[in-house]
Amino acid sequence: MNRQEQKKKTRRLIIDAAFRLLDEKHTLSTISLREVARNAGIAPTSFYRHFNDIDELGLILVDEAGLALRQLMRQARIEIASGTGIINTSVDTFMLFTSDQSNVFRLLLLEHAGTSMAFKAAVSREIQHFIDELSDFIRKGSHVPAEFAFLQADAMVKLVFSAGAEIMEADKNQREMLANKLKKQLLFIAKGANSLKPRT
Amino acid sequence: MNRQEQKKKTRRLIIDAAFRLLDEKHTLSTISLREVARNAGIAPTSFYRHFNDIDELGLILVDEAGLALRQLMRQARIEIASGTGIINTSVDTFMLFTSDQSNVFRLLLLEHAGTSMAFKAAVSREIQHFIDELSDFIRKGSHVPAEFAFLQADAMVKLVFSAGAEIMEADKNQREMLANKLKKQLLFIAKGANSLKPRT
DNA sequence: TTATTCAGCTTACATCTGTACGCTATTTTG
DNA sequence: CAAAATAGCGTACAGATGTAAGCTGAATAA
Repeated sequence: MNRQEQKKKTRRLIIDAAFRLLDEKHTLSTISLREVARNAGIAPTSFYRHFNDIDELGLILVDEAGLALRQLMRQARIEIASGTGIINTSVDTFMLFTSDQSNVFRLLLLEHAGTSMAFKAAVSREIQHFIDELSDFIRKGSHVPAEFAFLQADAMVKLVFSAGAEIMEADKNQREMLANKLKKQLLFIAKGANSLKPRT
Repeated sequence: MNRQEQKKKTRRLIIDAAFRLLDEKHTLSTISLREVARNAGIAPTSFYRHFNDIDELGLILVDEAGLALRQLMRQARIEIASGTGIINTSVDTFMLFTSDQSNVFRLLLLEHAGTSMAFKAAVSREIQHFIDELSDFIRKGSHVPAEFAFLQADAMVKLVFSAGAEIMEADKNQREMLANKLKKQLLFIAKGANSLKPRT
């Protein structure tokens, strides 16, 4: 095997090990270099052949998590185009993400509120992408001013993430209730924004 | 001085020291018993004369933080009664709390998303109190069904907390912009809820 | 082929953590 | 008053952490 290939492979091992460690009890800040190395099957000091810091690894994890979310929401937009309501489809897609990739979503939640400025900023960027894309979608669909669509999208995304946090520790029945609650609340925002929108 | 009095006093010293340690870089889970003891001016082992765990201290901090917030919101309700709009007053009051007692609010934010189930549950209880009280207020003001008022209050509180998180790391100008954004978004919800409310 | 690079290893060290153990001095109880 | 209780202290230990130093063996370059 190539030397470069081998290095890429080990790098993957480390990243995957880190994701594996991010369960209910561990944050990016609480997993240790040694723990990651142990889980990846390498010596602690070998870690430095791939990353300068453990923080460098953290930023990569945030990026990958955000990417996963954005890909799923693109998928949601396709389904929206095929006829289902924007709110129902978005919420259902999001629900899928939170249960299907709970460790990945938890990472975003944790670091968004966490103590590392760098991680917080990275997650905020990902959420901002999320808001921007929804904002675009709203503007194209209902021809409101950009700033107005943004207000609406921003509120909606904040609510969705807030619900996502609750969903993480709910059982299946509660999840359905939470999803329904969220859909109604998003409808409030859509209705309210519509009734307050400036004349075009 | 009494022995009981002395103990109460030292207990206060410990709690205050812990609050002092909860700055931008420290969580309930990352402050150590030794650190708290050092800051309170006692020996590490003396800590156990007052608390079994450091988690026991954590729960007390969450309680005190929630109490501070609830007291402030009661004050807000008084001002609302004196004529100002509910949204503006609530938001302004909340802004005051986030800047005036930023360490206390940060504690709520951090532990709400944190990794300790016990702390998360404690903060969720506090937020639920917050929602319940706002829900009551809405129901009394506009005579909508309880479940409907709850949906509205829940969405509003979630948005407020979400904005609170953003506010924590904004300068004064940005804070004003964030407050204005939040007020508009809350208006969306109020309007939307109103236009969707069941016939009475 | 020979020389160089470099991924990964082992060993080592200083630092921090929680907490067990036993002592002292003061308050409280009888 | 004497005896018991207890807040607080100092010492000590086992474990975990990040990371520095130097070695090995295989892949690459010459």
